[in-house]
Amino acid sequence: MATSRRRAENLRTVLPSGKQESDFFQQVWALVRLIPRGRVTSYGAIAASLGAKSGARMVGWAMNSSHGATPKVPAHRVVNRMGLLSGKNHFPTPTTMQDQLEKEGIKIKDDQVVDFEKHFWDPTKELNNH
DNA sequence: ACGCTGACTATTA
DNA sequence: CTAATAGCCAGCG
Repeated sequence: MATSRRRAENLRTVLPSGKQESDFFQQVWALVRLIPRGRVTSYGAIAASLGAKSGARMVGWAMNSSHGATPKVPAHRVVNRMGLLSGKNHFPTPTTMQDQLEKEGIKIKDDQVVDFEKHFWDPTKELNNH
């Protein structure tokens, strides 16, 4: 399809050389799965780690596609840059995301991650210096 | 084929 | 300080 090919072309451009995986989503999923339990990250951080500094929105779209992905993607550990559970509305129930995070030891206050910076997991940093 | 929307972020007023 | 706007890419009507 033209749309699929177009997507692949664009993604190939933003992706680092050597790895022209057209599956931007798959990369996002892989990174999200690397998020340790009790940690959270932001869309921008993931996008930046993949080389797409402006692909924050695409990361969100990837999460949308992560539904049914194998293995399961802990999308509940992905929040916006302010630690706000912007994607809670897209879960089976608006409380699923919060419940999952609280279950991992993360406190949620007013749909916001308490001590977000403290629980923040930087993919680039972890993957670059781990 | 064109335009709008969206799980974002950064900048400017 | 807070509020609004622009930039970004892909999916859908």
